[in-house]
Amino acid sequence: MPHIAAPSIDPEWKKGSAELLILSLVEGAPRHGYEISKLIEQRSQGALRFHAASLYPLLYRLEKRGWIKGLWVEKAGERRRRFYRLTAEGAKVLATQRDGWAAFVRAMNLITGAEHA
Amino acid sequence: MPHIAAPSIDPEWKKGSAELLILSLVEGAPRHGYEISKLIEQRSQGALRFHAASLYPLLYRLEKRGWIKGLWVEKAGERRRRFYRLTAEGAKVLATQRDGWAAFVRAMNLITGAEHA
DNA sequence: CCCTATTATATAGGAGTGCCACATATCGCA
DNA sequence: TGCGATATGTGGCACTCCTATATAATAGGG
Repeated sequence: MPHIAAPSIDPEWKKGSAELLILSLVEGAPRHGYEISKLIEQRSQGALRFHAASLYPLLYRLEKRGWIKGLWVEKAGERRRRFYRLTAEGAKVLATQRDGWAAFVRAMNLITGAEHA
Repeated sequence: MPHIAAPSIDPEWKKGSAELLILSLVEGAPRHGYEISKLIEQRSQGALRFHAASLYPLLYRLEKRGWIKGLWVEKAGERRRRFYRLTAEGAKVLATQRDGWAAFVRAMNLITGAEHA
């Protein structure tokens, strides 16, 4: 069984991407930080990964901006978890960011896609 | 004629993208800094733009790493221009970065594309 | 019963990249 | 003479993510 090396993703490309990822993940259901971290890793098939030290401060920033809303949930005999859901304003921001991301990828492809002409 | 607002591209998304853009642009022909700056703007149809203060330091970094090689060209009665061409090592890095970029975009799409399932 | 892994959140300090402001210098046009 | 476009260069700042470290509860192995 041949070993195919996964293309390495430049850490700098991730700058700013966490915001869009988190907003996308809390869109469908309320989720807590650790869950978001694991979902990013799983759904990207290991290609993308954010450390806890990056995620939690970002969650506070997004909440401070009013894009997500956190709620502490404590169940007996369990560590407390903070579930975040997307706010109405967050939904608008998410739509805008999705458009912006698509535009960015298009622009990058126009230039890097090939030395056409 | 209706005015269509261009989707705004988050400044943070650009972090690290300049490297791949420059390597792509000097792939086909030797180019100088100002030309690269204009090409990025034109080929992306105005969506992407890098300031001189970002480009020149980056060109020095890329040259220092041996990925591009600069050459001063002075023509009588003209401001001197430094043309950069891609080195053999730079070509390898470019191929790697293109793969990495594609992987990154795929990963982002898997997560942000839709709250599937 | 201790040790470790996993789940779960939190913070201080540092690295890297692009931006703003500013500076220099030539050419063409009015 | 003034202005815009061409062309390169630098200091300091802002922002995001990472490393390292800390706390804390639960489950499982030895």
